Amino acid sequence: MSRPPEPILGLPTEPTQARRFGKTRTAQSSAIAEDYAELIADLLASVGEARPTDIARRLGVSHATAIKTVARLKREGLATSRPYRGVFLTEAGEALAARVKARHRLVVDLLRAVGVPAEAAEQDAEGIEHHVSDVTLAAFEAYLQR
Amino acid sequence: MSRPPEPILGLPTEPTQARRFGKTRTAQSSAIAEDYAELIADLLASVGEARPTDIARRLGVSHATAIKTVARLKREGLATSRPYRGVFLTEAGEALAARVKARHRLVVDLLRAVGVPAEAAEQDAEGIEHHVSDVTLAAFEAYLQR
DNA sequence: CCTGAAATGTAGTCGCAGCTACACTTTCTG
DNA sequence: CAGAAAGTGTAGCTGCGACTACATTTCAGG
Repeated sequence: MSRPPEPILGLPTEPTQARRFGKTRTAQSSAIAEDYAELIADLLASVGEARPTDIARRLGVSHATAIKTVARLKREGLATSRPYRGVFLTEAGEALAARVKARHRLVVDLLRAVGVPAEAAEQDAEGIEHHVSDVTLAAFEAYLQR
Repeated sequence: MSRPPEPILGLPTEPTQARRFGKTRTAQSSAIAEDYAELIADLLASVGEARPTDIARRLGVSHATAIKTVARLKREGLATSRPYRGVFLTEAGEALAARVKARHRLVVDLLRAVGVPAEAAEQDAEGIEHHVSDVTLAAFEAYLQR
């Protein structure tokens, strides 16, 4: 966000196969927000409420970490919660969760389609999904409907 | 690494479609190490030396950040460097770079094969590659040789 | 061979995701 | 309905990646 343009040019006269890294770094925090939104939506749908402890368990972190991250989501307008009552999603949060869920499915389906075992597909999709651009997502969709 | 087992069980009596997140989080730091190793190898191969400033430019970060991260790589036995001389890779570092490079190619090829435009494929692969397990990688390879 | 620009290194700050430890509600149960 | 167990929240610490600002070293031209 705060990192300005800075062309990122390759070495001047050298024919380096410049690959643009760049994003990836700041992407991490939004990846976590996505995971939380998705999980909270899941919990709300399946259990009717999303408690910090459940979130923590499912993500494999301490409950304190879960609570702090939920606080960040609240700050960012994605979630709401009141002390000792569960966590809920704002409209923005729900929208995010829906997008993430759809993307997740698509990524898993694509992986399966190219022969990745179910177990690995589910597992890897968790990490991969956060880095799939809209263009790539569209290509996945087209491929699956070939 | 320091996070112990902690079974990560789903809710006891609830039929939640438990998806294992878990790793992902600590994975981030090794993803960065991978990027650096790969880039340093690239620079060494194409320009003959890897200077902090070049690394920083290519990654889109400040030179201070690059230097600090290189320090971490040194701590982890992946790189070496002496003040004002460039950065080099240890054997472990080279091995890592080679693995990463190969994996990157495979991911890009797979993406292209399912119809992702070249530009997007290169770009997304950068983020995706760090989350592709060996099993998935093997599946990609098999698919490409269909 | 000397000097100034460019590169390199160092210090100190911030935000965030983790953790443990402790304090405080809620809720369950005897 | 009181006490214990479970859940929730707060405080304080760490590591890491990112930054800016400042200090130092190299090295190329004059």
